[in-house]
Amino acid sequence: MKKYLEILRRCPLFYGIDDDNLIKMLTCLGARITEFDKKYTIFAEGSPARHIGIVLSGKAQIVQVDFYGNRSIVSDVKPTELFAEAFACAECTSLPISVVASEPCEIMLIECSHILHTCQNNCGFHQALIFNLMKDLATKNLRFHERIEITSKRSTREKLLSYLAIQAKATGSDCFEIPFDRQELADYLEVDRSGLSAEISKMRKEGILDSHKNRFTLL
Amino acid sequence: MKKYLEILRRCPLFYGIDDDNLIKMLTCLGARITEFDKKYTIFAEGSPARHIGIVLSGKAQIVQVDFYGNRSIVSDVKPTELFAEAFACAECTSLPISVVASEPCEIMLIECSHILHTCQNNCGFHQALIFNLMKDLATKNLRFHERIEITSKRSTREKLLSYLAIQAKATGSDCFEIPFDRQELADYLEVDRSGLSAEISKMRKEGILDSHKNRFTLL
DNA sequence: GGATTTCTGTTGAATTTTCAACAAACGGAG
DNA sequence: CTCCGTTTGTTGAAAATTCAACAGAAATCC
Repeated sequence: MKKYLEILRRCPLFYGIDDDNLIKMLTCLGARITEFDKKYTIFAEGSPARHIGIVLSGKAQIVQVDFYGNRSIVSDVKPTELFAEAFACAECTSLPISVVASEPCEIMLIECSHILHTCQNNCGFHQALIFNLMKDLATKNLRFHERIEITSKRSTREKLLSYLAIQAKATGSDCFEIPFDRQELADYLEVDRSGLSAEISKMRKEGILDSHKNRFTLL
Repeated sequence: MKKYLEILRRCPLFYGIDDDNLIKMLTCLGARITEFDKKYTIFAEGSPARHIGIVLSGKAQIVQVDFYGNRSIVSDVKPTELFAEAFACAECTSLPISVVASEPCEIMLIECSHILHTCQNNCGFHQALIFNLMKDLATKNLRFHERIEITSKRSTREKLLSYLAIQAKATGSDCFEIPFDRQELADYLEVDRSGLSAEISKMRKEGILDSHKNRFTLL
């Protein structure tokens, strides 16, 4: 576990907890670590929602696939970040989404009931963890509002501009990389990929932005 | 306050708290009640996000209005339900949404810091409230996933059908009322109102559904 | 290094949505 | 009951998105 301390320290679930306690706690919680290759499914839609995931390395995506096979990407998850915590905390019977490794990654899994319900050891960490979970869930709600702001736009161009503006603001620079390739960006913005490509070209010609691969510059 | 006990008991923030403690707690938290006429703004976008709201009677809507004045309805809030809790808990500096009374309503406002930070009286309720807030935020996250499932659909018809299917499931019946008029439903589904009306007529003719005003029946 | 697979950009046709304008239906106020 | 403002349904034209198909670029795998 020590190998991952650097990451876990920055995980929102463990804010304010010092290293010694963190290690003890992980044992008490029965945390375990699993590796996944690129494109592998970490959690499948419909499976039970008992575990909270933490990305230790690599990247993952929260994905919804509808009846006809249309994919929509709900969010991407980076190291230190949690996933599936909302479903576990709300005691969902089954997951309405899938979690997929978009890069090879190492994932820590913790059974949520171990966090929410005090253990026999009567260790005092649960209150802190619940507070941290609450903060994390509140922050995730903000992300959803951002996404709604983006996807509520009616045109491909407006969606893209909203998304890029938010990325620029988050980065603190007009030049930044996005965590999606073209198809993924289209599935996040809920638009057609070829239409998105066309729109990007058009905007480049109009001098609104520049892009090479995943790197965008707002002009 | 006693007048509202019936409602407050069923408020997710106060689950598991008995009436006597609830009354004491409300005083300690400095809860206050305000009335709003239909169409009045309860919280304005950009204003500080210090308070959690609870609907005691009437109805409210969470609304985003973009630069061009296009409205999008994020959710509706009914009696016993909370609003703006995510922004307050995440300690947002300013609200990215507005909350508007869609009917005349009575609203209880609680300063969130009073919940999150233990008071001088050292009353033991904060842990319970934080746990309840955590549950509530997790449940709200589920709602967002539902909304994404709806709005990620590309056509008006599919969006409407997804929405109606979810309502039918929630009601437990194929005949139910929705909390929106046509314009509001369009602003929730992120589609054009006239196109939505046309689609509903078409689906009625095709025998897929029936509708009078806000009451829909799936066939 | 070469072959193969994946990703990206381009295009035109088909489909849908949006927009604007109007008329009918509805509901509330006086 | 009538008037008036609001909501809903209808329509056709304009605009945008989606879809399918393809070619070039880039990345991956032996």
